[in-house]
This record gives sequence, structure tokens and C-alpha cells, in this order.
Amino acid sequence: MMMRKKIAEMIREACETCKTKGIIPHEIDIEPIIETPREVEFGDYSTNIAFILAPKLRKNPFEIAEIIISHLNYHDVCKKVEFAGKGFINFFVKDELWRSSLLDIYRYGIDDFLPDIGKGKKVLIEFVSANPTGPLHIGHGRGAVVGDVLANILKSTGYKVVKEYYINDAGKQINTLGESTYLRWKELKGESVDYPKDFYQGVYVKEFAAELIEKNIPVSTERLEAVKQLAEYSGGKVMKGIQEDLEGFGVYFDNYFRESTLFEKGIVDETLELLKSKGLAYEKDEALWFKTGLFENDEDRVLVKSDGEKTYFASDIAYHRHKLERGFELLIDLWGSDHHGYIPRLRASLDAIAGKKDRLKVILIQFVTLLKDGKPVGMSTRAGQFTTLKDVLGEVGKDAARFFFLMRKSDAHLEFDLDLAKKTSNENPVFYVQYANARIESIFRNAEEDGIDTSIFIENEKKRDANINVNLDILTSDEEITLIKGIHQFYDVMEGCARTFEPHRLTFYLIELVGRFHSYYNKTRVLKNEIDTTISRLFLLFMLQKIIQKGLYILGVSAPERM
RNA sequence: GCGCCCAUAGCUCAAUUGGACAGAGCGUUUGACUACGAAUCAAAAGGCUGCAGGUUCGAGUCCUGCUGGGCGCACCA
Repeated sequence: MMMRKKIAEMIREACETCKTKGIIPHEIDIEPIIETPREVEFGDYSTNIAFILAPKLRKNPFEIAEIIISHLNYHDVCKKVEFAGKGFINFFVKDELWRSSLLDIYRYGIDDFLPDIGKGKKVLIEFVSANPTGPLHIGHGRGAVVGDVLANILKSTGYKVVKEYYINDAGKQINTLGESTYLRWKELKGESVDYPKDFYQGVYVKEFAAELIEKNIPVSTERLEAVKQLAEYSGGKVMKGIQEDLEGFGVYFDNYFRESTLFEKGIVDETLELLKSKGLAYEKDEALWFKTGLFENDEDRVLVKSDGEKTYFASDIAYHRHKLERGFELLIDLWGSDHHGYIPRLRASLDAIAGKKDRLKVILIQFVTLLKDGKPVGMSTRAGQFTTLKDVLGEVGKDAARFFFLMRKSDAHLEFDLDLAKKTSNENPVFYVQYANARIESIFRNAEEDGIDTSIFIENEKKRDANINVNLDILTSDEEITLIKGIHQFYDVMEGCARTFEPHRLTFYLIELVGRFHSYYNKTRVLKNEIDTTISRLFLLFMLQKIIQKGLYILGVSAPERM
């Protein structure tokens, strides 16, 4: 069914024929790589197989290409196969096959049309995982969207995905939040306090403290007790706020995993024992060290400090071990790119514990610079106007925010132009894509006014009825074939997104696809033609809209019918 | 000092596991609404892919060195 596979099969068959004729030795494996050429004049697909075989056969690529072409049985699929360049073989697929592929996608439905890459593999994708010590900022937002959309992509391509947020509720930072709240509380009680600089400065801490007093919530007179109590109190408050922010952003987690449970269930101790028993942890200077250097080019790292405290690294090893034990075959972590130095030791630990370092895939999220009036906005936790995710969301809306975060490779620095994101003009790519959907919707509304029953497409799809009464042979113009190819390309794009874990490819694809539509729209009239022509063009737009909507759905961006 | 990432049109960025003549959008210039939504389209101009070598049939992509930027090098998280 997939065009690319058909081409690959053809090449393989031709090579097999060559093998039986003794032109190609039997021991050579044929793994044809099929590419989509950038230039239309090079056809729909091309292969470099002649280059690959050249050194093995001790012939020049030119000759090999000619031999392969002469053995290709392509007339069912291609109108033309050409030798070009220094050894490329270019395939020009028959237009009628493109047209009928549209019908294939229609019959299968988009979901089944998409490639099955994951084959049911269980993947845990952990992202955001911000400490519950303050509200989410714009950088977290980027991670949230990339993670969420990546999860959608993997789900659509055959993975079983669980989205998880790791809450660091056991460390020093959460304790500091408790201390901070405690001091603010005392402050409001009228005591004079010396508020340390390294305590949380945000206004939200004061708000929590004020609320304690307002609601008359009793605070323990014992300082340590009080700090512990307030850490929990404020931590819970912050976490609730974080969840609300994420929901406003359209990001929902399947699971929130608390670091403290690792300690409570003894998983951390168990993991440390495991490492010790394998001889991969040793004591030095009264601390316990992990032999990172045994596995990666990295220094040995401390697991238990000389004061008996376990490091964050220790619980993180336990956490990832626990992930594996929950049966996940692929662990995807999204981190801020400033944590890149942490990758080797975590990989090493997975290697040490299970010999499975390759199961870890870390995706780094580069920083975001907010631009306002063309100038960067400060990102400090002090009360700058647009520093929190919530502020940005309120400013530009969910759709624009999500889309903008996906317009860059995640490990590339992103400039987020607030003014541009707010614009409802052609400069804003979000609207460009949404507008296409609204336009198609509008065409269908007008079609109904013309008395054309467009519900037949939808009805038939539900029944998976193959006998839809559309004459696709009418779709012959370059623009129409190009559009159909664009629709077909969705498969390749999703495959690429899933293979490379790069959601931004989908964003670029949608912009490009929709561009083809706008161009077509301006050139070709859909309605008020001879009825068969109108119907077939409506069908093309129907399929196109399905792809646009599916794409937007995966991005978590709405597809409004009117704008 | 050591390590990781980045450097592409005036600006912001793409470039299909190393593929063919490096592409979009914005901005600039010029055109298209008394026919389906002009939030659109058509066309033009714009480049030694930071610099210098190397590997290869082929390099923006891989290797080495240099320049300029970001980040990391804790018994922090």
C-alpha cells in the first residue's frame, strides 16, 4: 500500500533477478534506501543503490544503475524510471496510482494509514518534572509541549505511551520551601525575621503564608515540625498550581511519581545494595561512590554523602531502575539542556543495573528567550511580567503558544516573540494552518447551500465503504497531484518524527502542506463546476482536511471551523 | 583548563539515517478581491552554509584545527 515500500520491493526484485543471472553475487544484501528528492524533476522517489553497490561490485555506479533499471519491472507503478546524475535512479509514480492511494487512505482511515513503528513497545516519557517549589516558567512550557506532542506522535505510530511527571519532593529544595514559608509566616505574625537570599523570593510564598493566617491553620510550635508541615503545605499548593497551568496548556499526565515513594518503599536502599553487591559502588572519604568511570567517560559520582544523606543521583538511579521494572522498554527523559552533563552518569547507572543503557533516550530542551517589542524579557524568578507560563498563556493563548514551541528543534535556542504570537495575520504561522481548515470548512458549508450532499464522505467513512461514488480521474492538474502527494507524505513525516523523536517536523510539514492548499485554492475553483468535478475536488479537500485536523490534533492545537 | 551544544539569505529558522542546483516564512519590490473566506495567492531580489584542512563518487551534515556564542564540570537538585 505504501508507495515507498512498493518502490523498495521493485528494486529488491530487480536485484534478485540480477543475482540469479549472476550479475550480483548472492552474498550481497540488498537494502535499498528510498529517498524523496528535493527537486520535482528528479521524480517522486529516488534510490542511491547504485552508489552502494559500486564498491562491492567493483563497477562504476553508472553501469550498475543501468543494469538495475533494465531489470526493473516498473510499469505497474511508475510511468517513468530514469537514470540521473552520477548514479541515482529516479522513479516517477503514475498519477492514477497517486489518485487511487487517496482512496486507499480513505478506506483505511488515517489512524491505520500511519506507520507502526513502535509495534506495541512500552515507552515511558518523563517530562516537565519541575520541582514543586515555584510556578512553571516559559522554559518548562516548552518541555511540556514537546513532551506532550512527542507522546501523541509515538501513540499514533504504534507505541504504548505513559506520560509521567517526577515530583522531587524529598530533597533539600522542598525543605527550603518549607523554611521559606515558615519565615514568611512568622513575618506576618509580626516577628522580625532575617529572610535569607537563597530562600524563595517569589510572592507566592507570602501568599501561602497569608492564607495560613487567614484560614487560621494551626502551625506547629516546634520549628522543625513546622517546617516539615509547611513544606508539605506549600509543596502541595505549588503542585496544584503547576497542574492547573499544565491543564490550561492542554498537557495532561498519566502519572505523577513522587520521589519520596522511592525512599518509603526502600527502593533507593535496595538499589544501592544492588550496586554494592555488584562491586560497582565503593566507600571513600566516608562517602559512597558509584563507578561511573567504568561505563562512561565520566568521573565517579557520590551516591551517599559523608553525612549519610543520599544524593539526588542515588534516588534517580532508583527511579530509572523502577521504570525498567515497571516493564518499560524505552525511557524517554526530557531535560533542560543545562543538565546535559548529567547524561553519562545516568546512562552508566542503567548499564550497571541492567545492562540497558540504550533504553534511555534523553531529549534536551534548550532555553527560551521571550521577546517583547523586539527585546528580551528577563527570565528571573522575580516578578517579571511574562516570566511564568501562565502569563504567557494568558497573553497569546494555548494554540499559538504550543505551535510556537514546536517551530524549532528542541535542542535549538528558541526566541518566542510575544507580539508575533498575538498577531492574527499572515506573519503568524498558527493562523496560516488554522485558516486553511476554516477555509475548507467554509467551502463545505457553501457546497451544502448549493445542494451538494457532502455527508456522503463522512457516512461512507464510518462504514469503511469502498464504493464511494467519486471519479478521481478528474483530478489531473499539477496542483491536484501535488496536493495528493502532500497528503500521502503525512506517513513519511510521522515516521520521521517517531524515528528521530522530533515533533517539530510535523509543524513544518503542516505549514508546507497548507501552503499547497492555499495556492490551489487561489487557482482552482472547487464549487460551481460540472458536478463530477466538484465532487471529486471536494473529496480531495475532505481528505486534506482530515490530515490537517489530525496533524493539529497531534500538536494539541485546535482546528476551528470559523475564525 | 576539560567536556557537550550551536554558527546557514537583512531577521527567525528548515534541509529526508552523507545525496543531485542549500529551501521556507518575515522584511523589501511588483502584481491579484463585482466567483467558493485577501488571516490568501503570483512573481522578483537576496548565499563562498563562521574560517582552514581532511575522509568520500558526493559534505550544511562525518573527522581535525581555529574563531565567535551558549551550557556544564559539587559529598546541589
